[in-house]
Amino acid sequence: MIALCDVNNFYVSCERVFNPNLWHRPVIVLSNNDGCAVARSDEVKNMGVKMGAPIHQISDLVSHENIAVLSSNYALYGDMSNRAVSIIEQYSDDIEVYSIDESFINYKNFTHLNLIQHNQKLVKQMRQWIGLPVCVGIAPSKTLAKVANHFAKKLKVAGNVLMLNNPYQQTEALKHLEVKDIWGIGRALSAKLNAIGIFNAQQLRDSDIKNMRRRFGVVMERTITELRGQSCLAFDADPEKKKQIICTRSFGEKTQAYHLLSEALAYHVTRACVQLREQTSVAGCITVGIRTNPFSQRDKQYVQSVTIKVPTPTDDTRIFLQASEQALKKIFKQGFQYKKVGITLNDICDKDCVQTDMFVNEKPGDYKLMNVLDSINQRFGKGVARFATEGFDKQWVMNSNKKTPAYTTRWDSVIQVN
DNA sequence: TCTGGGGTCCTAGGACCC
DNA sequence: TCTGGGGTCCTAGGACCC
Repeated sequence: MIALCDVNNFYVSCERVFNPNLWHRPVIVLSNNDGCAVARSDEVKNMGVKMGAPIHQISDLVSHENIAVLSSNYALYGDMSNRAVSIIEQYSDDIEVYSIDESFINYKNFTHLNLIQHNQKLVKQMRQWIGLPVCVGIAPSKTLAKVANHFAKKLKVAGNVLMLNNPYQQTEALKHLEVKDIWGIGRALSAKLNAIGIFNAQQLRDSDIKNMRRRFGVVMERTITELRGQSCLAFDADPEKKKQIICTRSFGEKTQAYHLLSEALAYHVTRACVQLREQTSVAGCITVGIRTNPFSQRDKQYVQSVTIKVPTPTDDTRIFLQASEQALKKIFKQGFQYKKVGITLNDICDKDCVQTDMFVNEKPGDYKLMNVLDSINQRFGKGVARFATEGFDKQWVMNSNKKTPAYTTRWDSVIQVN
């Protein structure tokens, strides 16, 4: 059996741990730049606020219902996530951390255990130790575990644990699950499925699998197989290194100034290269993209990106800074109100299997210097030693006006009890 | 006025090889 | 009239996830 352990309304729940005033109040956590609602408490969901709703479109509701609105605080969520994982690890040594708030737990050889009780204990411990409410769904495949988790939450089952281990229960659950709520079936596919008369998960499970594969491809075939209780998605306890690294941010305010784009760009390149070195990889090319605000009716629109290959794959920030500056010069045009700049590192491979250039006698980068830079910043704090091209006043920085303190990761933000 | 930021996988089609 | 059969690699775009 496979379990899926998922924190309810994760960002909101993290905020509630540290602020009892939010316990009985509807809460929204915003996306970066304070734009959209990306986490909602149950109360807010019940008011009909959709995932990703632009906050300015619901400002009346916010004040009328006294909804608490917070900026996202990733330092806090990341740390709480690590704590949650370390608790889950006590319950099986085979877990796959699937996202910031979800982990799959492999109970392959746990036949001697009562899995429901085992996971109820997990739920309790999670609440007691770190204050997070979680639900667990258990089933023979990942996709069914997702279904079980869905109903554990929706039906508010006792102990927050639901197991779907016999065909009758599975059929009952699938019958009541819309096709769009199946893991792996998004907007486009559910529209197509509806068009051919498939509306719920039971209908999908019982459809002609060969025919479905022909029409929709192998992903659909796998989903159906999983719905039938045959596990065919790999359990990945040790995730691969990233194949691309993306760093992008919207600006707090739009700008026409080249030097602000350039500074923000340098900042993103620096962050990406740190990530690259953390996983001991090198990258072969960088894509730089800029854009105006696509939602603006009045501004002239401009979107452009360009990719630059470096001579030899590297993890040296300086090489990518040069390349990105070169790229920005190519695509920058005067007279537009820019809203966003970002980069992607691609052609990533392991550092010790770099294919060097036969004709360019050039070292792929000064690893020592970068290592020193990283260790200084690790010891004394992010950005203590940095490239001057990042600028000094960060005028482009995103809005984050309602952020709570980093309660668990900064000494001066630890809550005091007087 | 105000609308996020990451990621992965699959497929079709083009270009090429023998 | 009639023009093979087998491959690989790459890329862009689409679909999905959180």
